[in-house]
Amino acid sequence: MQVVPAVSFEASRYPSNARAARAVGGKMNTIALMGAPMRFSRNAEIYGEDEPAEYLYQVVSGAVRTYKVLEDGRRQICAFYLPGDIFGFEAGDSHMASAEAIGETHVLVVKRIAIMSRADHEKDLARQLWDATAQELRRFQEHMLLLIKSAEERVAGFLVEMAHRAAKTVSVELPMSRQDIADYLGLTIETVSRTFTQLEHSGLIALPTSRRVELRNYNALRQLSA
Amino acid sequence: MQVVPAVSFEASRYPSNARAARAVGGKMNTIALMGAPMRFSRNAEIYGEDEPAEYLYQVVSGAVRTYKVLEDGRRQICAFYLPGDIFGFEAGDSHMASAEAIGETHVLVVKRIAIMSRADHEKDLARQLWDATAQELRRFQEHMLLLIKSAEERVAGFLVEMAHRAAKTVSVELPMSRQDIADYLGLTIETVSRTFTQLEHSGLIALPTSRRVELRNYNALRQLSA
DNA sequence: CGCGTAGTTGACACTATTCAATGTCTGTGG
DNA sequence: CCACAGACATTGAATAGTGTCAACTACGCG
Repeated sequence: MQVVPAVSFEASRYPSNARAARAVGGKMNTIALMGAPMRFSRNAEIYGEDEPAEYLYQVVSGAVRTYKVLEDGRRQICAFYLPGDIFGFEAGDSHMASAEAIGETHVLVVKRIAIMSRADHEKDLARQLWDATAQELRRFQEHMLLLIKSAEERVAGFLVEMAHRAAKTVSVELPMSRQDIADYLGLTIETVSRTFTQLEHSGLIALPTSRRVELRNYNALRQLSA
Repeated sequence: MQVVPAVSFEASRYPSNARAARAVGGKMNTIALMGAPMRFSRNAEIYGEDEPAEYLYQVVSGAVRTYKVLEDGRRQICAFYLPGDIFGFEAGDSHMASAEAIGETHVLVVKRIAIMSRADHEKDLARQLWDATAQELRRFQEHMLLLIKSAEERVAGFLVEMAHRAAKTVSVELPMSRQDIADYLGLTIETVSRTFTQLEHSGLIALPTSRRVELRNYNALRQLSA
């Protein structure tokens, strides 16, 4: 990311940011309140791997993917971030992965150093940062568990995860492409596609469009993802 | 873990612990200095998944595995911890995985709550905890990248990782069984075994015993793990 | 010496990948 | 409104890589 937002973390005083914070899944939290709004268009890079982690982000709308590219060109998507999620917050001081907006995406941005120094004397904030890190670790671990399963289990697990995070159990709108899903699950795009249709034929899901998934049997999906 | 060590974190005053800390790879660090020594025998449980994370551990000698068991019985090893490594330090307040001693293992134990509260006013210590967490996140991410590769790449990557962590480039003594390696890499024991002999036949490694691996061509191994 | 555990090897089955073709959606310009 | 291009997604057939099951070997320990 090259452009630095003009609004500093003191922007918490402005009502516009408070509104934006409240817009994020209805959850109020300190990090959001301090953020400056920023916009990224489809496939725009938010930050690159190994860049110093200057900012911390919270998704307001849209979606973000973080990824690593291996020497042979394969891409592994490390995580998807949906509205309300905080990302770019590394325990170290440089980014472990690159981040891109999946579609048109609005985020709140805040200087990491400001948060960190404030956390030194604000116990709540420090707690929030640890929670975010714990969440990140749990997700990584869940993701690791996904990668050792069969294609069907991975896709089912992915759908359950997405439904859970969107707090839905009937239908989900996937913001990401099949290629993104494939790179997240460590499968090929063909296998992902085949597995979707397989799940559809067995009546567990319906696919009105390729991005919209109706969960016809949430419990069976959960069980399938083992 | 059922048994609580008699020695509390104030044990830092006792020279015996300071000696133990220094014994850990020659590195001095605050966490180690505060630890009470404790011993676990082969396959002994150190803590279980979802147990409250009361203690924090540092390996002095031996090795530890953390793992999760899926409903169908498959076991995924999340991490191996070698002498000097800190484990059991969860960002949340319960353990994300179970931990077992792989062989006869000596650790230093300290109450997590003591460390955490001390970290509130000791900046160095807080920094150390963040560093440990960052390390953990990096390892998880590396592990994730391993899991999307071919069997040969995974095993090569595993050997390079072990060599690196033991600070060796010629030969490594693996403390864990083939089954442990298989569960770490998301492969079967047979595939791991076959891959070892394959690497031996292609001259990249030698296997004087099944646990001792001589790296005959470290750079080729690195390259192979892509 | 014999037993049990850990590790290796072989034959075969099965799952996911590869390569190629076809189908679908969306936005643009006629 | 329709036709078209380009990106995205689905489907099929052949292949490669792991898993599975079973037999066999090597090692450590009573």
